[in-house]
This record gives sequence, structure tokens and C-alpha cells, in this order.
Amino acid sequence: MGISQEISYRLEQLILDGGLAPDQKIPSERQLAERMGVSRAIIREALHELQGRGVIDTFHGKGSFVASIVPATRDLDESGPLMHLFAGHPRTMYDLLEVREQLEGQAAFLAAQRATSMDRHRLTKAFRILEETDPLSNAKPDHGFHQAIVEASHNPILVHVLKGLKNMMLLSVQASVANLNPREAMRHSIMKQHRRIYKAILAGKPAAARKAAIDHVRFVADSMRDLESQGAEVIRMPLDAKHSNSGVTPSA
Amino acid sequence: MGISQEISYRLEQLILDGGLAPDQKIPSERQLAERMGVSRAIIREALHELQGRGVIDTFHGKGSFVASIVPATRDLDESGPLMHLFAGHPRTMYDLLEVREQLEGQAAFLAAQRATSMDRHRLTKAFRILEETDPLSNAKPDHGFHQAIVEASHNPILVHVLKGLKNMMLLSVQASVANLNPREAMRHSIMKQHRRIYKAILAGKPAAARKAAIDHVRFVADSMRDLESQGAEVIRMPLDAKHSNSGVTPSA
DNA sequence: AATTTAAAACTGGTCAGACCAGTTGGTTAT
DNA sequence: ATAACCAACTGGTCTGACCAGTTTTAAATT
Repeated sequence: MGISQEISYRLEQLILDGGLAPDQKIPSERQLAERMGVSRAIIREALHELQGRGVIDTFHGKGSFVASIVPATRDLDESGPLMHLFAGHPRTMYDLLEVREQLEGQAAFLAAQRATSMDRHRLTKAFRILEETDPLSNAKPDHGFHQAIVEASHNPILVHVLKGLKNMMLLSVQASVANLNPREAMRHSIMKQHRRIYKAILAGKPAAARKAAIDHVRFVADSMRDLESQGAEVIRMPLDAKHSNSGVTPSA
Repeated sequence: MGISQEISYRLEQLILDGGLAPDQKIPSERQLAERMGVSRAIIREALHELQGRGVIDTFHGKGSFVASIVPATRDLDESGPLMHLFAGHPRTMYDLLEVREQLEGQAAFLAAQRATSMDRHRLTKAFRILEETDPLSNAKPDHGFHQAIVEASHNPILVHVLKGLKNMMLLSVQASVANLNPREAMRHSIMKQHRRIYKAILAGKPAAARKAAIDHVRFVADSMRDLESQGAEVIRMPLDAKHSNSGVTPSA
């Protein structure tokens, strides 16, 4: 074991021992370096390791903080530690949609055959809000609707996985639906798709619900693809050299 | 995000997408530094992050290597509390399978339409090993086969999600397939299913591949359900730190 | 020639000091 | 009081050197 490992171990120990509580600030790299009698490079390497393990989060100019153990279901604030990794890759958006397609489909399927009366009530409520809002200017209702569906599936794993994917989604693109071209035809299509999903679930038709959900996601994906081919800037990709610190700021 | 993160993303993507296979050596730090146009310090920090996530292992004087799949990656450790919540609840197993069903299906689908010649080669290799081994006494070949499929899908997100699910799987039950009742009929069924998946992918028939994969997972799930109803002890929950191996040895 | 040995030539590990780039808070000028 | 500004934080990156294992190469010995 190198010194770097030892340091990360000691830091981790420090955190776990209660010396440092979640969201608490960690001493600066220079301080740690001096206090532990080691170069700053080592400290940085150790911190990166902890960062990789999701133990801490680091912010330029502010410092490093102990990661909160539980994401706390906040809106778009934080996502899984590992999730950040894929975000920013150009292809990631479509990779995500390919996975989401199936999962949303399965969620709708299960919802259709498992939704309780309370689920149906919540779903209806979410759907009404959705219908009353412009789906292209506000993504939240859309969010709520899909969330209601997956929760009605009564599969915690599914809920968890989709939540993770949705977080990644937000990191890859500002807001999937919101960025779509506000053409009237498209707006109408999306509403129609939502209604189709909703009705299928309420009617207790799993197969139909699945198909409707899959078609919906696929439609969104295709729309984005079209937009992109038209030169619209939907996807950010800071991969190569002159990356310009694009897009999503955690605190905003 | 800093350059350091970007580098680790790029490396990660490279590894997950099959550019670098497990146990394969990663270029030296100095090489990477020059090739990616950054300082060696950055490379080291990026590597430490991957190291923290268990993606790679580093040895003084030798180099860094892609970690073998086996070691308990802290991947979905983000769901730490979640894990503890889920594990122990028998239903979790089936929740997992419900999700996996779709994902494996999608993986097979994509593999069928995207697999390169190298993918096919790896898949074939994995399949041969699978056929030569008793699927009920050793879960590793099964693992390898499914892994080869999902990697051939060329969707890093899918790879990641399925890996996470698989980890949760291992926590819920020692070894899904391995614990099945070694009835001759079942053994034959499973082999047949594997072959069906394999052929569909090689033949480039996405729809058929998906169906085969879904049927396979569903079959396993049903088998477990049957077993459980017969009073067999299928579901275990080892999550505790101490008890190392009481009962079934994962044949490590 | 075959074998042993020693020396390059790798690899990662650590250090030092410098400079860039965000963030923050206090001081000053308005 | 408010705005503008500057100084002192914070992390981010670069450079080049040197130490410490490992492997390869070439010389020395048998």
C-alpha cells in the first residue's frame, strides 16, 4: 500500500468516526497536506479516490464536503455518485433512452395490472395537471406523471433504477421534453401519447400500456434525433480539448 | 467539471464499451498523459478515481489493469441504505427479475443488431464454455455469457445498470441459477434457452433475441417461484459483515 | 553456448513549487 | 446603504525532478 491509500483510509476513518458529519466541509487540501505531513498531490489523489467511492463531493473554489448518505429525493439537485460519470458523453443520451424505453414500458405494464385505487387516484391527478400545462415549457408535470406510473408498478427496484436514469438524463440534457421544438403538431402528439398511456393503465390493459409507453419514449428519442440532425443544440459534449464548462451547475 | 473528471470518464467509457477487456493492461501513466494531452498528475487523479470505484487495480512497477468482474464493485453502493432495505425482503428477488427481464431482453436485441465480429467471437467463446459446463453447479459461465451479450449491445448505460442489478442479485440470493433444483429436465431447458439466445444474436435477429432472453429470465423466475412454493430455501440474505460462508460456497 | 548477473529501461509513487481559476468576504468608493 | 473591487481563500493544472519496484537487456561468468 502506498501513502496515498493510507491517507484516503485515514480520511475515511475520520469521516466515519463522526469527526466529520455529512455535508460538513473537509479541511482544505493544503491544510490536510501540512497536517498529515504529505504533499498536496497525495492529498488530491486520496480525495479523488474517496470521490470515486462517493464518499465526498468536491467543488471548485469552495472545497470538499462529506457526501450526504441519502439523496433525500430532492428534485434535480444531486444524483448518484457514479451517475455523473456518463453524463456529458454525446452518445449517452440515446443510450439512456434505449434503456428507459424498456423500463418505462415495464413500469406501465406492471402499473396496469397492479395499480390500486389510490394509485389510480394519484395517477389521475398527475394526468390532469399534465393536461393543463404546456408540456413543452414545463417538464415537471411530465416528470410527475411518469413518476406516478412507475410508483404504481409497486416495484421498488424499478422505481430506484428509473430515478437514477432520470437523474442522469437531467445531466445530459437540460430537459428532454422542454427542449423539443414547440411545434403544435408535436405538442399534440405528446399529449395524445400521454392520454393513451393513462387510459391503458386505468383500463387495466398491461400490454397496451407497455406499448404506449415504449412508443412514447421512442417518439421523444426520434424527435431529438431529428432536431439534432437539424443542427439544434440539444446535447452537450465537453469531451475534447477546449471544453467550456457547459451546462448543468449543481447549485443552480 | 474538471479535466481530471473528463479523463476518467473517457477511460471508463473505453473500458465499459469493450475497448479494454477485464484483466487487460492499461497504457502507462506517461503514455496516457501524452496521448490525452494532459499532465501526468491529472492522469493519476483520474486513475485514483476509477480505482476508488473498483474499476481498475494498480500495482507498483507493473501498471494498472482493468479489474476483473468478480470483486464486489462498490458500484451501486450509492444505494447503500437502499440495499439494506431491499435485501431480506424475499419479494426483492422477483422485483429484480422483473426489471432484469426487460433489460436482458433489450441487451440481446441491441446485441443482435450491433455486435461486431469481435463481439461475436467473444460471445461464441463464452457460449462454448457455457455449454461445456454444468449450468447448475457453476454460475460463472452463465455470468460470462450474459455479460458478453450486454457488452455486445454497446450501450454503457445498459452495462452499468445490469451490473448493478446483478450485484444486488448476488446479495439477495447466493446464485440464482446455481441454486435451482438440479433436475435433468431443467438443465436441458436452460441450455436450450441459452442456445436460442445465442443463435438469434449471431443470426442478427433482434426481435427473436429479445424474446429468447426475456423468456429465459422469466423461466428462471418461474422456476424459483416453484421451488419456493415447495418449501425450498432459495432466498438468503447474507448482507452481514461477519459470517463469511455458511452453506453455499460461491465457488470463488 | 548456457547461465548468471548486473545494468538499463520500463512501471508507478512522491515531492516541490509555480501558476490558473472559481468563491468569498471585506474594504473602499460611490 | 449599495456597488465595485481587491485580496485571501478554495480547488485545478502543469512541470520536472527524484524514489522505488519490475521487467528487459546486455554483459560477465561459468
